Amino acid sequence: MATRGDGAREYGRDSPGPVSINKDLVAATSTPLVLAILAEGDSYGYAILKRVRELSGGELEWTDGMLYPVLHRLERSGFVDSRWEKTESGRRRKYYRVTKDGREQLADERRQWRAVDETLRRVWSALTESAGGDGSPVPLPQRS
Amino acid sequence: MATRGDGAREYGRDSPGPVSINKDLVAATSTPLVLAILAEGDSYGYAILKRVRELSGGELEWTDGMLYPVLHRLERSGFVDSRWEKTESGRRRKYYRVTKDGREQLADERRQWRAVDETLRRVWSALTESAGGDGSPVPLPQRS
DNA sequence: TGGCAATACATAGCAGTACTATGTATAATA
DNA sequence: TATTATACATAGTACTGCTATGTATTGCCA
Repeated sequence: MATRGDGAREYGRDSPGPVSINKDLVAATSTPLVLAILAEGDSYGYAILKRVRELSGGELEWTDGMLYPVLHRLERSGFVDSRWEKTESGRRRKYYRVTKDGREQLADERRQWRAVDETLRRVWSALTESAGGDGSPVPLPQRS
Repeated sequence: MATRGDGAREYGRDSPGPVSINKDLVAATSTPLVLAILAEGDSYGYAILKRVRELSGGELEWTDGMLYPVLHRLERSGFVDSRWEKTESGRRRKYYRVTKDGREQLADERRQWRAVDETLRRVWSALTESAGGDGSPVPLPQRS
C-alpha cells in the first residue's frame, strides 16, 4: 500500500507552515539526503521515509513510491548495495548500505550544495535588508 | 550564438574546484536565483548570465540556451514582465522586471530552500565529525 | 576589409525521468 | 474481521530541461 493520497494531510497539519517543496527541489535533495541517512547506518525504505520526516520536522513528506526508485537508481549507480533481512516477527526488509563510491558521491553532492547555497545567500543577503529577514511581500524598494 | 561548447572551460579553470553542478540542482536553483537577481533591479538575459557567474565566483556556468526558457516561463507565470529597449549603440535588449507575484514567489522559494537546507545540515552535521569538515572519502566510522 | 569575439535573443525537438497510481503481502490491533 | 501500519515494487506517462542551432549587430584587431 502506498502512503499519501490521504495520509499526508494528517502529518502535515501541525507543522509551522505547509511549505510544500517543489518538484525540482525534491529531486535535487533526494540523492544527498538518502546517502546521508544511510551514512548514519544501514537502513531500509520505510525507516528512511520516517527519518526524512523526522529530520525535516515534518516539512518534507516523501512517498514510498518516490523513494524506492531513488534507492534502485542509487544501487544501479553503485552508491549503495542491498541485502534482504527478516525480522523476528517474520517481516522481510531490504537493507541498504552506502558503498565507498557512495560516500564519495555524498561528499561531492555536499560540495555542489554548498556552492549553490553560497550563491543564493550572497544574492539574498542584499535583499534581506529591505525584507523582514525571511520573505514576506517586500515593500518595493526599487527607485527605477 | 550560444555560449558553451568551448567557452565554459576557460572560465571554470581557475575556480577552487570545477564543481560542475548536477542537472537537478541547477533546475532547483534557476527560479529563485533569477528572481533574486531581478529583485536587485531590472535586467536582461546576457547580464543575468554574467551576474550568475559573478555571484557564484565562476562555479555556476549557465548557458543562454537554458536561461531564456526560464525567463519565458517566469513571464508566462506572471512572476516577471518584460519590455524592449535600445542601447545608444543600437543594440536591442529585452529587460525583465519582477512583479509583485514574483516577489511573493521568491519569498516562497526562499522558505522552501531554507526548509530543505536545514534538513540537510541536520543530517550532515552528524557526519561531519568523522569527515574533515567538507567531504573527502571519510574513513569508514561504522561499527556494524 | 575581412574575420573573430562579444553581445543579444530565440526555439525545435527529443531524450530523459520523476511521480502517481496501483499492485502484492504480512503483522498488529481494535 | 476490518483497519492501520509495515514493507516493497513498477508500469506508464506526463512533463520538461537542455543541446544544438539559428539569426543579427557591434566592436576590435590585423
